[in-house]
Amino acid sequence: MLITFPDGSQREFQDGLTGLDIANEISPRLRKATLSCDIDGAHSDAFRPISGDHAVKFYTFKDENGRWAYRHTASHVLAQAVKRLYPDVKLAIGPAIENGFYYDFDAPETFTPDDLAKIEAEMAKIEKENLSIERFELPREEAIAYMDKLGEPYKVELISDLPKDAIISFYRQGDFVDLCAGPHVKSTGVVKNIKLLNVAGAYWRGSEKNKMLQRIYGTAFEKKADLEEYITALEEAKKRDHNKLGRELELFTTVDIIGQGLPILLPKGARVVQLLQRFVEDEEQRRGYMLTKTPFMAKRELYKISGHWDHYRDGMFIMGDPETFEDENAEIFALRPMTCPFQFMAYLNRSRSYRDLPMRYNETSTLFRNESSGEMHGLIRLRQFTISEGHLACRPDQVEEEFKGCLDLAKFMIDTLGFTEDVSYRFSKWDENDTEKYIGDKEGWERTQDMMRDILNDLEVPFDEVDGEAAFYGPKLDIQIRNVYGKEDTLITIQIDFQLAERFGMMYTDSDGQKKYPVVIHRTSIGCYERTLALLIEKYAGALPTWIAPVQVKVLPITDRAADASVEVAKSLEQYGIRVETDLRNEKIGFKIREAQMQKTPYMLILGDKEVEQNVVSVRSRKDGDLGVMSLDDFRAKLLEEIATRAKS
RNA sequence: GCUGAUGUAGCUCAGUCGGUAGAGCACCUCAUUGGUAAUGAGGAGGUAGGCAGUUCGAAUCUGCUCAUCAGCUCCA
Repeated sequence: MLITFPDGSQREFQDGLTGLDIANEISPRLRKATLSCDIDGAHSDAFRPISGDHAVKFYTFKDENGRWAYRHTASHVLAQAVKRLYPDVKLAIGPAIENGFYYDFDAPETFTPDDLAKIEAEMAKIEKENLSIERFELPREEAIAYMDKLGEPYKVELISDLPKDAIISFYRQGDFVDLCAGPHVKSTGVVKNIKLLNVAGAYWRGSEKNKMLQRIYGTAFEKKADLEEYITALEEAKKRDHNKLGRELELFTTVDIIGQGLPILLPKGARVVQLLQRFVEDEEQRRGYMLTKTPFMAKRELYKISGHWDHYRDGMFIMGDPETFEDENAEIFALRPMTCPFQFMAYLNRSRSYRDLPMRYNETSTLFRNESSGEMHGLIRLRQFTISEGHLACRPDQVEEEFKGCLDLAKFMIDTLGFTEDVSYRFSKWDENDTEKYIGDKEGWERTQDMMRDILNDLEVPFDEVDGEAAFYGPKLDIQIRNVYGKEDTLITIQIDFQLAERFGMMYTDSDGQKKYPVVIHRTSIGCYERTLALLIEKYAGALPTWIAPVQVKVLPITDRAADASVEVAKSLEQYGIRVETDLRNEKIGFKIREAQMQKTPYMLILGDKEVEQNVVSVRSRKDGDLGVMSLDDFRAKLLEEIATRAKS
């Protein structure tokens, strides 16, 4: 058979050799490293015989596919160990995921950390047994009967739901067989350095209507050092966790009696948010936005027009007696979950001409959303939060240009905050199989989604398309950001809305004298301030860039003799808008430096007799330590330069 | 909302078998006026998240509830 390799080279091999055999003929080292392979572009087992001419590509642990096969096999080893120790447990699914794998089990008892240790020990045994992994296929009916005999109802359900012509494959390793599409590595001995991490609940097939199963998460690496490095990195991430650091640095706190998802921004945290808001509002003003201040609540009737009453009611805080919510005559108020309908009222203030468009409204807008109790998290998911909201009304011919402007603003913010490396773009579409969740018809949705896709392609945005993530009124471009744990959240969103203008009767008179509905773009520029603060804390491990640091300079006199001079230095810097604190306490200089350092204060000015006499300041940076003495003017110039350029460290 | 874990001083955490609460840091007082990450001594501080229950007796056992964390579901 003729095998073609990725570099285009071709070589003749004896028919029936496995991928591993071929790798071996190239080099024994390649065979050793090979975990799986591609055959004509399909990810496959490297241990299966090949016949006929094919294009083959080998995957090692360096490749995503190789890691996937390795960790997927680890998940089978996990399932095998669990079945050996707890035969009554039913198996659900167990894929590889980014950085690891999991397996879902329906177990009568909950797994404890002790159980995890036992399971890990059993997995180590299975690894030592080095069981060969074999693949086999069964026709549908036999496959169902087989899994039924093994007492695996979840597997039976999975097979039953497969398309009629699907190939139903199984993988066997010793006494264990699992329904699985593969691919896997050749034997259980290949998979080393496995660590089980935690156990959590997960719904069968991801639906809250189904039974909750127990999911065991784990990870596995080819090299022990890499596993250790990964675990160390997890521990390091914990130290940067905004929920811990943000509290330690007194940026925010929470109080039981106020409630979930309602943090207190302490003076330092509030200062950072204030700085961000000023920065955003100024930048938006520069870009032609008009600031509004609209109410935090409105009558039910407003939300009926917008569709929130019908499509978002569970997410709203509605005031008064729920018994009266359907009473037409009752006056019902609800806190706003979004700003759109309020800013639309600004547009409706008078009649608009095509010459007025585009109109760009922005607002630093506090929103209220009644999130389910289990959703709240630190500063990331809240019940009350403030976003850099904005709505643009534009003519159809302006949509692309305005969308581009929104994206440019978003990118400017991301770059300025230093998040450029951490973002990805998600084109969030509706779910055409679940139209109940949305307003509007299929034709309108597809037209708008096509428009948005064209714009994204035009702007060369590298996006992923995802179904079912749209807003109820239109598709979105979500700018996703990864936190220290690699978890993604939406930071910024830009949405094209082809429906709400019509619902609210927003019009403009076009050049031909016709009344027309503008296209509305909903967008944020840095999204939610609380969330942004959280991400900043994690990104910079609490050492916020000087331009947004709550305290930029701490003046530290060595003795009381330098106290007056220190106060003078602080006053002088304050006159330039620099945020300064003075530490006049009767403490040793080492102690004051330690505290300022732990507070991540960018600069410390140390004043003793020497400095006072020579009229200089001794500068210490949190990053580089002692910078020596300089004149106050020189220090100030250097600092102001750093602030003006919004330097990222 | 669901599954699981956790909740002891402002913070980080001890606390045996159910027998009546402890340390370090922080805070306050006094002494010390010092040179780039912790000066020393003393003092004060707790209705054990909250509410019930079991018990002669509950931080410890049980139930409910509130909050926090991990994950699921949902979302900015």
